[in-house]
Amino acid sequence: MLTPTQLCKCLGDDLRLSLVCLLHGQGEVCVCDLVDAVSAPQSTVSRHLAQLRQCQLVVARRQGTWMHYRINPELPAWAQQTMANLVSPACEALSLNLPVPACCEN
Amino acid sequence: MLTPTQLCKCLGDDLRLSLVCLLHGQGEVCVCDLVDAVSAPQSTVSRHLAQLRQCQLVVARRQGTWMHYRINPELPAWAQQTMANLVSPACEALSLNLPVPACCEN
DNA sequence: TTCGTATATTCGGAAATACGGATATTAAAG
DNA sequence: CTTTAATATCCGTATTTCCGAATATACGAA
Repeated sequence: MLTPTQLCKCLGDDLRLSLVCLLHGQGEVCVCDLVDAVSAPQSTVSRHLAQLRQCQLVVARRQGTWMHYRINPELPAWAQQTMANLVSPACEALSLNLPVPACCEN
Repeated sequence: MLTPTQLCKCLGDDLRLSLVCLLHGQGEVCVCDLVDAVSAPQSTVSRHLAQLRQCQLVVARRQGTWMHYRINPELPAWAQQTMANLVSPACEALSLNLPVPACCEN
C-alpha cells in the first residue's frame, strides 16, 4: 500500500513530477506524447512511468501498440489531495506548457 | 525559493517526514526531544534538521545551548497545505506516538 | 579559563538512484 | 512470416543520498 514517504519520493524528481502534472492536466496521455512533452529519451520516460506505476500513482491502458497512462483514480484521498495541491505550483516551477498536443487521437 | 520537487524530496524520507510530523503536532520542539522521539543517533537527526532548514521547511530558535525547531510559518500556502495533508497518514504509517514528552520546559 | 551539555559539521564508505544506449517485447500491417 | 512502430527492460556507469563515529562549535556555569 502507498505510504506518504513513497508518494513524496515519487514526486521528488523533476521528471516524474512533470509526468504527473501532465497526466493530471489531461485525463489520459500516451507515452510518445509524454516523451515529446518532457523532451527526454524514451527509455528514461518509460523507466519513470514504470516507477510511478509500481507505486500505483498511475495506471496504464494498452491500445494496440500504444500505452495510455492516467492518474490512478483509486488513490487514497490524502494522496489525491497532495497531488492536486502540488500540480499548479509544479507546472509553474517546471515551466510546463499544457495542454500537450496529442499525436494519437484514439 | 522552495520548489515542489524540493519539498517532496525533503518529505520523501522516513526520518525527515517523522521530524516534520512531530514539529507539526507540537509547535516547537528541541533537538534532544526529537532525538528521543525518533530514536536515531544525534548526528543523524541534526543532519536531517539542517537539510529541512536549508529548504526553509523549518526554522530554529536558539535558547542557551538548546535549539528549538518549528515549522516555518512563512511557507507558501501550497507547501503548508501539502504538509498538512500528509501529517496524519504519515503519523499512522510511521507509527509516531504524539505528543513527545518534553525534556526542557523553557 | 576550564568543564560539561547540547548541537552542528566533517569524513569515508555503503547503498540507493538516475542515466541512456542497446536490446527485447508487443502488436498491427503487409 | 517479415517488417515496422511503440514501448519496456537490461546493463554498466555516474551521481546522489544516507549513515554514524569522530570531531568541532556554541554556550552557560563554576
